[in-house]
Amino acid sequence: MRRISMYLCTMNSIHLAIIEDDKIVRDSLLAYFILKEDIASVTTFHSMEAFTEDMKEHIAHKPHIILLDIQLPGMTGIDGIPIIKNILPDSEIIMLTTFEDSDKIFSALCAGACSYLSKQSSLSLIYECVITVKNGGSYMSPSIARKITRFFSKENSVSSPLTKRQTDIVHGLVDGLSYKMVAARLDISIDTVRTHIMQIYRTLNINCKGELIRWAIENRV
Amino acid sequence: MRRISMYLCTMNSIHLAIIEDDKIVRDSLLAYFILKEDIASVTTFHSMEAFTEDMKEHIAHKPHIILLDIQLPGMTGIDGIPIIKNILPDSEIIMLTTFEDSDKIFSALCAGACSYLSKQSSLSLIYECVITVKNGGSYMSPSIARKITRFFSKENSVSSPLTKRQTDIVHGLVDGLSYKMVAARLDISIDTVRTHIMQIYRTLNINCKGELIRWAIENRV
DNA sequence: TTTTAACTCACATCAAAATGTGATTGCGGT
DNA sequence: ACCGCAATCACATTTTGATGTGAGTTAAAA
Repeated sequence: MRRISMYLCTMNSIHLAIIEDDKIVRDSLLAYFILKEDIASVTTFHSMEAFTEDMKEHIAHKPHIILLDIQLPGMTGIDGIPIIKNILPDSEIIMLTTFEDSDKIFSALCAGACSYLSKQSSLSLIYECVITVKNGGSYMSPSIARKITRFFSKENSVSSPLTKRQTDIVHGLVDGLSYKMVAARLDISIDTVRTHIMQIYRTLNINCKGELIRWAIENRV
Repeated sequence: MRRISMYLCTMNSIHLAIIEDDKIVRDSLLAYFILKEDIASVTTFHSMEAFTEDMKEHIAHKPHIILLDIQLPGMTGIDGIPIIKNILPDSEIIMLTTFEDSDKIFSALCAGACSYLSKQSSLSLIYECVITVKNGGSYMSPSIARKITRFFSKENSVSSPLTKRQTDIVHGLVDGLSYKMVAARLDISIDTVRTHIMQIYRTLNINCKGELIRWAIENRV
């Protein structure tokens, strides 16, 4: 662990922590950030373990923002997020990593990271991101942001294999209705509802209402 | 509708469309973008209707990127997204609006917008966004991006009101198991499963398995 | 120590869902 | 004209789910 502080804390002084195993990257980030006026201190760690140990000792010294790598010796950065959030609930976590798999991105965001930067990013862009986060915002590298918007987009959701009427019935079930209520809503016989549902089960290869509701929600039908 | 073209198309020449009802904003965007070298043409519209009408006539002239306002006379920008995507499946849509409600953001992204900019953004930032999108990326204003990451974060999901065992049972049901199968998985009596489920229903104020599964999925329990 | 909450199990009853078999109607395409 | 598919309805059976009532155990909290 290495801590360098500029003791001329201004209004917006930021205490920064960097958890990164690559010494070259770590040192270049340190050298860059320590010269910035609104960065009050920079503390670097080579692993999650080193970070948590230091936090136990110097709990008073709370970083505002943490730059976190994913690939680390020992615990991964993603597994480290809940631990950081636990000991520092008010700190913001910026992922800084070479990984751009959707899996890792969503895992990190779900765990509580607020930004996700490619390691390709320039130092000045990383700095911009830190400032953005300090101001309550969030920044994603363009390619990362694209994966996130694609997640929301319906384009990647395959077209439903169900017919119009089958979809009507599924909507009823998702709304918590019984067969009888679905029949009433669609103004058809309960036996018709049964027939449709049997056909739906065959089409989707499932065998109970629960799985159907799950399928419908997860596929946004 | 007003179309201005620079007929010195370079490799990365971008055809831009702007759908924006405020004439001042529209014209300032037009004036700004038309001077940019890599913007081959800029076409402006005051409404979705004007846009679709023009597309019917000049279907050959396909914009690559569309800057889209939400508040428009007639059809809203959000309702317009699927229409644009329908006639121009390969165009990218950048929302440019004053609205920062989570609802509108997620509606737009779900409908297929790839970026979402605050109207507060500077012209140069909007330009940066256009270039980013042209390069296959995506950009969000910091405050927008923050709302999106907050959506993923578990922090805003309230702590489960269910006990450990109740959660085990819910997981079983979400996995599509029957009471009997849940009992087998947890190695308890089916009557115990029943008792737990009744208690869960009381706690969550629901009254059937379907609603429980939906609750579990939507609350990521 | 008493009490509370979580977890466990049993018995009983009625409603709902799953599964099967069979049939009619109407529309769009060969 | 014929075929297939979507949609409709009926009847029957078995399994599963929903609801109630009652009660024992354990571990932690008051």
